[in-house]
Amino acid sequence: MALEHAILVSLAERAGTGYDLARRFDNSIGYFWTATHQQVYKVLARMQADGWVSATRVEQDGRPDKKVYEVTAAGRGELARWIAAPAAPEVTRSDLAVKLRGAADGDIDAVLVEVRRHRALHAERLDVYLASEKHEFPEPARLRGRALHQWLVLRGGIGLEQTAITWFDDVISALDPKSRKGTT
Amino acid sequence: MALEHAILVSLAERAGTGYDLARRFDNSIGYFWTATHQQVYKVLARMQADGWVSATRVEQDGRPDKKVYEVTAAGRGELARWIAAPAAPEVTRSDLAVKLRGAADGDIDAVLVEVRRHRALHAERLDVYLASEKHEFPEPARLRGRALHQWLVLRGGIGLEQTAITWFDDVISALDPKSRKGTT
DNA sequence: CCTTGCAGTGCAACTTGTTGCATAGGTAGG
DNA sequence: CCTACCTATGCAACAAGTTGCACTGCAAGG
Repeated sequence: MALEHAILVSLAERAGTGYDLARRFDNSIGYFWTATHQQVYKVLARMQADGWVSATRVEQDGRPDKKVYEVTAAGRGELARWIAAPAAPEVTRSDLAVKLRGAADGDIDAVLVEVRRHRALHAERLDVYLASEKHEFPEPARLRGRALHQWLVLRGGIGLEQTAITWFDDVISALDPKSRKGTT
Repeated sequence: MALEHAILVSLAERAGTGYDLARRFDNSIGYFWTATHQQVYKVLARMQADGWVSATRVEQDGRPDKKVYEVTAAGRGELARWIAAPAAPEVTRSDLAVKLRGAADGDIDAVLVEVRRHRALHAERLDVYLASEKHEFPEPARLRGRALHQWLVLRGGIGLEQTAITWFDDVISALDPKSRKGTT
């Protein structure tokens, strides 16, 4: 499992509250790992019990109290252990692929609508990634350390989105009779 | 959820037992959806209760009895409904990306070992896909119907593996001092 | 003034998926 | 002969993730 470790990585980059973490899982680190706030709070409690993180209660005026978490020495040890431990490659689960294959003797138009919708969603996400790259890493050649690692991960996400979009376009031009007319 | 629907797709292509399905999830359909046999049996039981599939008990000599499942009309209806229903894009969860980002101020060599290992695994899988393409779809231009859909899905898998391998190589050449010497 | 949204933490119930175990006869190899 | 693997089905316990709900108080917009 890795939500624990994703949290360790995020907290190691910067200490924060459960709320902060939940928001980070909607952005940066959320590009390649997702979690809801409920999940984050649950896991944080377990991690604190295991001694991987420690919490400091901070009072605020006009806002509810918050608990700022930071990684302990034990947490850093666990993170290093986990990084070095061999992990099984992640399993691919694409419902769109299942749909595509299942539509072979069904409603092809319906599946094309879905494919187009996903194409748009992925194009949007690609734009976000590219904008983020331009903004945060304007000079990739000079990157070192943490920024280099973050940029490499972002590059991976960009590659994945581009591949997905290319595939969607292939599927559309192979299945849409309108597209086929042009090519045949 | 989609294991149910992946099973419907697989059974619609050909009727089979829980055991058969479990093996298919190690191959063909397993390239983009995975399931263990326990999971398959559990879900099949529920699907039968819901009337999506029907089972016929078949006695065999020298082998245990088996239950051959096939998709009912209700199952086909459900499949069509699900294919047309909009679904959220799948969430990307890459522990390797988490590890890479987490290794920024840790043991970079350890993470490189992991990256190389995954590169080898993905290269292996790509070979399997390419061999499967050569064997099952020697003339892609002529494909139609079910075979065309299967080929499109396989092309998607090939694209993903190639992208992954390219990314691994980028990461290695960015982080491995040996590779860097050559480029700098 | 009233509603909506943000900041902040959390519980409870449920669904999915994983891991380990059980059973049972046949077949192939050392 | 014994071990190991294949066919075939399934239960039980657990881990992980999702969905829905609850409570507080401030700020901003209509």
